[in-house]
Amino acid sequence: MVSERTAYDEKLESILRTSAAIFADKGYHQASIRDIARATNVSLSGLYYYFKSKEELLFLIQDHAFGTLIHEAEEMLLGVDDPVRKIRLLIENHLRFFIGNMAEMKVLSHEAGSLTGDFRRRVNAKKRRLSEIAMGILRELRPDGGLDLRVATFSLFGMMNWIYNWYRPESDVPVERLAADMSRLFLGGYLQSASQLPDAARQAAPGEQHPSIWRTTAPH
Amino acid sequence: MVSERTAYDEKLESILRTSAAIFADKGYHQASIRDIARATNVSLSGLYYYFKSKEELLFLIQDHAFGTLIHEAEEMLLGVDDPVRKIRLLIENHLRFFIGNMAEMKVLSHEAGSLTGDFRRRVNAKKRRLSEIAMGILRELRPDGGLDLRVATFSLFGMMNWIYNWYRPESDVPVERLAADMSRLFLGGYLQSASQLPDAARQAAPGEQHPSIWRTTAPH
Amino acid sequence: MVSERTAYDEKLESILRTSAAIFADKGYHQASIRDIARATNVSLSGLYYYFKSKEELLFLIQDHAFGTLIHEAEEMLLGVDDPVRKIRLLIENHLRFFIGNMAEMKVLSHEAGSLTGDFRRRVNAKKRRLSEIAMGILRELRPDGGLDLRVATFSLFGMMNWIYNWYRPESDVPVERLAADMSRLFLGGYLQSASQLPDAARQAAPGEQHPSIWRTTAPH
Amino acid sequence: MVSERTAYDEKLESILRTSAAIFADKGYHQASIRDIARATNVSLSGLYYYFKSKEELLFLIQDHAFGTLIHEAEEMLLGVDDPVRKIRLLIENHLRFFIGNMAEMKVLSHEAGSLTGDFRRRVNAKKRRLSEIAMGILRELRPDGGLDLRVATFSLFGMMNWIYNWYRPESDVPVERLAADMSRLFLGGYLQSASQLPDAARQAAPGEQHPSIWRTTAPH
DNA sequence: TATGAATGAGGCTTCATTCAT
DNA sequence: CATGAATGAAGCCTCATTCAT
Repeated sequence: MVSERTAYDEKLESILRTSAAIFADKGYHQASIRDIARATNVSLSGLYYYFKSKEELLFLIQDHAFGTLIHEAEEMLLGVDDPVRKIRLLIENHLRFFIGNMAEMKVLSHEAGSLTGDFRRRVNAKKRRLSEIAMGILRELRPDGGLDLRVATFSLFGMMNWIYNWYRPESDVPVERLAADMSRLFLGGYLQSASQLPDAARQAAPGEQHPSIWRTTAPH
Repeated sequence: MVSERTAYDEKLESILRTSAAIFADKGYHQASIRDIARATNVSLSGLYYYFKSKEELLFLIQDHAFGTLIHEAEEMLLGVDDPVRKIRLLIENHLRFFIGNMAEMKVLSHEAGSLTGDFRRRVNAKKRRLSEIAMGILRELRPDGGLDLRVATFSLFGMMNWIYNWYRPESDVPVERLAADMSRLFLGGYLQSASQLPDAARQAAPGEQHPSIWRTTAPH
Repeated sequence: MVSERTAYDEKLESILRTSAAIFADKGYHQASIRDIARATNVSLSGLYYYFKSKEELLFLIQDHAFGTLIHEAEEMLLGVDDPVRKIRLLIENHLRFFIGNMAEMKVLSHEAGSLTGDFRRRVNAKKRRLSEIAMGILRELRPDGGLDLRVATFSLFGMMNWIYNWYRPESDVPVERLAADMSRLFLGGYLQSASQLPDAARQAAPGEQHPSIWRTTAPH
Repeated sequence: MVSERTAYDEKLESILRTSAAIFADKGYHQASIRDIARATNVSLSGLYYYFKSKEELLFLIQDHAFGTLIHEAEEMLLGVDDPVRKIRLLIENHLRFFIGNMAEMKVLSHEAGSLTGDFRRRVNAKKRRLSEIAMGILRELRPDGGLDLRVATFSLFGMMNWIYNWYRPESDVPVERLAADMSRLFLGGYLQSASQLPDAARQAAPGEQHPSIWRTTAPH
């Protein structure tokens, strides 16, 4: 039996989509419910039929988007064994989703801290699930653990999540190429044993050369 | 003769530092000038002796921090020839600065879009300068251009700038290690020729498997 | 079919009326929106449902009042031919309106310069229309042009518009008499040929007697 | 013995002059003490050496200007007997002063209501003195009292004081002509016996033609 | 005399949200 | 389902004024 998509559902989703675009554009806190009313052609008070508060609206967007993202990831990984292929698929999935839903992606990446209380907890749970999937694959890839696992995982997510800051679909490479490049970038480094690196890259940069200057201004 | 650091300068910088911490904590738009007044022990109106508007305050923080970051980077690269060593130093500089100034870093990374007009232009100019430095080095590293240069550059910055989302100094690896790991990660992939990659990583992921589902709304 | 007067319209007009009284009393800039909220029994924010800014409120008052004034004037002059009678009617119309709407009148006369930008332009356009009506009549009255037309026109308006500075309905002459007196005053002078004036009035006052003392600062 | 003009006096007067220009331009309440500090090149706090409050500054300007105006008027009328000539001189004096000191004039005419308490009382006293001089002359001119004396007097002042709203020295007639025209205008009407007026000007305008429309909006 | 630094009071406006209809 | 009208809270900023130096 198939779940019905009622008129209510459709309107809610249309509101979520429009709101995501607005939140992406102006930022969650800058965007006013009035902005959303205007863009959706729903009256100010009419919106509250679909969500109980602005924060819930943000939650719905994030939860919905994250849910989709994870769902797709899990489905895609089903039955794949080769960890290299797995991480490759995860990256492609992530980027494809992000670029196909740039507004939602930006809201996801940028408005993480705008949720509080239970809303935040629930989104964080999903986030953790996703990073655990990734970490699991990375562990499979190098059981010996050449690099710190958290560093590797979040470097990967950093690379990917950051794209909302620079990627422009009209002028940058297409998603396939983006995914291929990032995969090569990440896997090349991650799979490599330390001995394969050129000398200068292996040797530690001299931290002692950095004196007190590292505080923005004089430290005391 | 050295330029004097007046009491005014010192107080302004102390205000900038405190404000950066608050903006980092609550976000620029959530933070109220009252919050800053409270934290700095200056009266609400007294603050306006040091900046003309909340936005100028944000600008001063970003401009100051970016200025320092770039200045250090340029000084550090002076006289270095080996491009591998150069990029290594750039990474270490960046991360060391970010971790030494986590509040400023977060404001830099997260509040890029909160500036408008001329303020935004001026900070963007600095940002561009930094990425051009990086791009220049990456070009030196691989004149043949294995990867798209923008993808490579911003992947690197994404890795680094994202850390404010996950890095905790108490429990994560120290900066030196962080810098070493990220350098390896990036250089390993970036310097590698395509032929060195394992099979599964080289082969394109099957984009055709991703149907229309990529819109946020669909999956039920 | 007549355009409906909705509850919204009525409330807006009541707000305009009350606000005009407050602006007349304390001056536009001295009056606070809080004053208006108090006097109208509408909450501070509730007022903004009826106008977008304090300046728009002032504009609405002026525009509404000026519109009425001009409308009445034009209607009243319809079908009147004798220019003497015309100017007589214009004066009576003006004074009657002003005294019947002392608050609006004062706001009109006194807060001309408090409007800026487009608001100002639009009110000025109406103002110009009114003075052109007057000028037209004055030209008819003396095609030979005994007096400078601008001087005559604005002297007349000066006489009339100034009344908010001194006229008190309880103790001064009633409007009819006021209009009659001002009409006589103005027409007597305006229609008279120079030769009818007493000698001393015709002869120029000796300007040479006024030396440099005319700067404010000088005198003893 | 002559009263010395100390450096203090000179600076005060320069401040008054500059302030008058600013008050004339932006209005008393819009102008900030900071504006005045900027324009006078005196520090904000430095100004308070010359006046105790912004209101006192306004008072000083008005009192000084009115004092000069009346002083000149009285001196000029000394020894003049013919009332026609007297009023002629008064008008010329008034207009010449106003046009020679447009800023002060505007402050005088426009900011009458911005003074409170004793400041206001003292300026009002001067104002009354001036209108009594004028009324006295008008009484001499027509002992029979053809027109209401207050109406005549304040019509005259209205004509004259209103000029700050329209007179532009570059394009309008010169002061001498202005004074001549206004004198003719006023005296022509004021001296004339009712019987000399054209029929239509004498006959009352039909007040009954003005129905309820005279309230800006429906009255209740 | 003169000023740099500071402040309390108050101004306009916007916001998320509610409620009667 | 939907909305017009309304509101309390809060936000940013400016102002006249002061005071130690």
